[in-house]
Amino acid sequence: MSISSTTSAGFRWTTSSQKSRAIQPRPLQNRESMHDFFLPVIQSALSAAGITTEKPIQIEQPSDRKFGDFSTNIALLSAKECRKNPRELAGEIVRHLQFPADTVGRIEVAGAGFINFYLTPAFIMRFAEQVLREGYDYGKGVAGKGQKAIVEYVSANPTGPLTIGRGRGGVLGDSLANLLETQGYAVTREYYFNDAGRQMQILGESVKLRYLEACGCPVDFPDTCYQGDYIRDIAGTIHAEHGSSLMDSDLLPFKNTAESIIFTSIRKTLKRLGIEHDAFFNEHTLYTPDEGGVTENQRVIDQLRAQGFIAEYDGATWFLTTKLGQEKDKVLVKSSGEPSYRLPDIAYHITKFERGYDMIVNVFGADHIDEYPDVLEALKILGYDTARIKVAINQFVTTTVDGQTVKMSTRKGNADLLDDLIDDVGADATRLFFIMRGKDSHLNFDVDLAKKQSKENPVFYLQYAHARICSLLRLAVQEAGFDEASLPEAGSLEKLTSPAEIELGFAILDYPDMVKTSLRLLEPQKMVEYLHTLAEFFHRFYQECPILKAEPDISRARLFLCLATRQVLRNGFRILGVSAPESM
RNA sequence: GUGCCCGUAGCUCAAUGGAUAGAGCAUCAGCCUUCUAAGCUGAGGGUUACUGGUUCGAGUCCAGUCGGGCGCACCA
Repeated sequence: MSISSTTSAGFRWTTSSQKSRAIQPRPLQNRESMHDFFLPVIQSALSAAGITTEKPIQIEQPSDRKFGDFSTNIALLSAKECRKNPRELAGEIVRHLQFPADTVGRIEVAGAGFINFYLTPAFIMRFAEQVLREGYDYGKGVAGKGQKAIVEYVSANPTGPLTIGRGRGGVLGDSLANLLETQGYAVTREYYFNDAGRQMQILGESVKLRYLEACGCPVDFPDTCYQGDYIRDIAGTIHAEHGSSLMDSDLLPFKNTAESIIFTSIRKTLKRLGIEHDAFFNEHTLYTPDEGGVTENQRVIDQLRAQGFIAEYDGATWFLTTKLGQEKDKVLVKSSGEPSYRLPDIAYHITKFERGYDMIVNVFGADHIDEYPDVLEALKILGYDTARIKVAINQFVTTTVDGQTVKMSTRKGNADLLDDLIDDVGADATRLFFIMRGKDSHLNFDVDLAKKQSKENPVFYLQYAHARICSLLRLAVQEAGFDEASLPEAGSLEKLTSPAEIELGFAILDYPDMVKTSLRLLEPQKMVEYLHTLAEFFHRFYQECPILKAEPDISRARLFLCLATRQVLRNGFRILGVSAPESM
């Protein structure tokens, strides 16, 4: 369970530990989180006090630190059960609490019966030392160790360049994948697409019409076709290469060329945001018969039929969701003989199970909200453990340009392109804007605001903290011969006791729990907020405490606190996919 | 009509059922001969859309009402 002492962290830091006056490994506790630090102690206190309760022991951080660094409401929760006054009960529990030495300094009963814990400064500062030992391993956990996870995101069919709206899911998915990796999961980032459907036919048509136009033929370009300029560009490319020789060709070469060009551009755009998928799953493989001549789609039908959930009527094949309490059955195979999108979707998810994923995360937009329950129902009927599937739905993005709210449509070609946005505000601001709001909130992307390279842009606040530390350390190295790779003497950070220092130390202590919470809620946004708090405490510390100008011992300790802060910022930035500039 | 999401400060948004509802931006007042002022300190700004309910405790959970978004195809 320990992430602090004998894990891989120890190996990673062996080199620097050896050449410096290494602090002795001084594990805090074998713990996964502060919750796990408090839990056993409180449990023992309860049993020592003869209190039995069904209620869960909750460890929370009070909104105001004057109510303690951590607190528990167990006395409030269990008072009724125990038929005792909550405060009295709390007092009994407190009398039996036994924490390890020099961890919890003060315990008090407050309010209606809260038990508040105050950590000792030394305990808090030991986390900063831990950060320095562990580096990028600080905040990692083992919940996913030995497990495989797949995160499916973006999954746009190659019908056009990525729009701003698509970016939200892309960044959300990518950050979730990063979060999963911190907890030890082996993560596959997958992109699911279909280059065979109706939309792709329309794409081929659109390109061909523009091509004919380029050849000088008058064409009537219907508004069912893709209106965007990129269609003309692609047609122009084809015309430049083939002249008018394809005028009598069918749609295929147009479709194929368009697909290839568009897919390349999509991947290029994603890469600018640091998003690179490990796997591209073509839906069409589910339509391809295996050696026995059976497709994955067919297998789904057969298996659902065996369970009594398939019927044919009106010329189509139906998934009998009415048997599950829904209002209507759902078409799986159209009367044309083609599967509807639901069928391959079910088959696709079966492959995720068959490929052995323990954790399956799907990221998609609110327009798919009605689809996934059917998929889950089907999987359940077929005996798959749908608890492994986590669905992260992000609400839509509207953009505000010149104060006007714009609704976007790829078909109409009026959508703002993700590429243009990245050109304007850079990859960091783009990523941060997408995840600085909860995924359930409708995101109002104010393009004008995002374009401003000013302090209004939240990314600068975070990055500035990092750049400031780097600048400071450059000076420390140059002028005081400070060794960035060295580690502090054990306990040397305990000299730092001012409020600003303790607050900063506490924020550092909080990081591992924040990572876990963020993943549990599938909300990278929590990390943005956390990092903002961390940066805020750092800026305050920087303002109040002279670092290079303090007396040597203190100066050195503060430099290590800076180093620890920088490391935590870096770890957090890495999850969010935001860069850590050395200077600004 | 119906399913899901949302409604919190002027604006954009936070707040695992907890204690006095918080940030940023904007507004106002201070802080740079001193480690990066893209920073810090302070002030003002709220009937958490509305009405009931659940309980020690509700912005949070439940019911209803109002308002906005997205779905509700033999499109994906």
